[in-house]
Amino acid sequence: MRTNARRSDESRRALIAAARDLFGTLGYGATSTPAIARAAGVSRGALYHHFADKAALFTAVVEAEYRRVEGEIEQDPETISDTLEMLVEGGERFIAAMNDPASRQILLVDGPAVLGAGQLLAFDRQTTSHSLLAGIMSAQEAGRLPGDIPADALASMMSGAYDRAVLDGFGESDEGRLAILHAIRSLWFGLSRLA
Amino acid sequence: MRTNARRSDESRRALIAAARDLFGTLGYGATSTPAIARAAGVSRGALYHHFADKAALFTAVVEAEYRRVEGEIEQDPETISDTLEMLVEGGERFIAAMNDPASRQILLVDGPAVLGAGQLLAFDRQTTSHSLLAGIMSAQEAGRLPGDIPADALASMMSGAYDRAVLDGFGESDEGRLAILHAIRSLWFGLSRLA
DNA sequence: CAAAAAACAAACAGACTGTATGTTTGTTAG
DNA sequence: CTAACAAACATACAGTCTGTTTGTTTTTTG
Repeated sequence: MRTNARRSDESRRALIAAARDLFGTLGYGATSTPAIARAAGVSRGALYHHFADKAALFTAVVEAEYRRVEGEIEQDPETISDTLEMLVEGGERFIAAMNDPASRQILLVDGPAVLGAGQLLAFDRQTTSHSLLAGIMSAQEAGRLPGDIPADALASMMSGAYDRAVLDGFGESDEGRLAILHAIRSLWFGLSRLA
Repeated sequence: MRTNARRSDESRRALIAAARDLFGTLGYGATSTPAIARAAGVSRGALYHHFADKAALFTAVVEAEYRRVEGEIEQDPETISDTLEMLVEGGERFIAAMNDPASRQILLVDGPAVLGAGQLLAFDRQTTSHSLLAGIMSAQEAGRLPGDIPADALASMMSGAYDRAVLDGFGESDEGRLAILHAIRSLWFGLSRLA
């Protein structure tokens, strides 16, 4: 017995999974909707029944990927009390969560190009960037970061810094991760010296 | 009398100029080669005579744009002696040079997606990122930045931070620029406190 | 169980990319 | 100066892709 809702859900999942795989390895431009439908085991008609266009399917993939990264970062709630250490820890976890070429391709490379900066920013504000901004404001309240630095500007810059670090491949090797962690600690603790 | 070299050069320039305009406003994906050829006043045959494919033309545009930005940053050689102030000044100039939607679209949005991260990194290493890395190493030599921070990792992160700042629109308004400048100064001077 | 709706499949139209072929314009060797 | 050549361009074409339209099957509902 195949209920309609179930049938629909299965197709959507199969499409998103297949699309994530292809988008992640080939990139958005080099991935065709026939290839996605084939990989998902459905027809192109089904794809366009569930998603308005190729970009809408990509948006769904990005959304799922954002949730995955967020979940991986917020695993087993940290017991750290120091707001500054929480920022460092958050950065470290972000680097770890992005240790996947497909993730990087989808969220950091094609994401900004396919969705506008605005669209992507909306997701970002709900997930990773939101945590970062909240963390900065907490640290400012606690007097661990200078209160006169505009929190949104700092959050934007640090988020971009993390993105570039993983894009440049520093998250792939042990020494790379060590280097990045060192830089992250230095940036946050340096700022705290100005508080 | 139209020499061959001149004819060729004119067509290339017209194509690159038209492409820069269209790529910058519509984005890479939404810009077609017929539209570029039309805007340049040549045929599509000429386009494919001068460039291997659409991506190659885009590469030429990126290259020219990188040179433009670099030139704007390195205008009237600064007379600053302090290595740390030079880093701050460099960041400020980068933000100013990127105050152009077309530049942002080409270099920061479509660039990474169309050219691989590797290809774009090559240009970057020759221009903006190179200055940044050199500046960091100079500051480390002068004892103004902690010598134990991996310079390449820090350069990567700060470059990404600048990119994100302009992408998030902080360079467009006066208050935004002020916020970014404040954050830039804080980051660099914070680091210097650890030296 | 019949009618309606949802989920899907197939066929189609328009557009784009890259290539192959043809033509014009400039260059060079004799 | 001109015949042979090469470079620069223009046109025509083949294949593919995207999004839409039309048709079919499966589920739901009155």
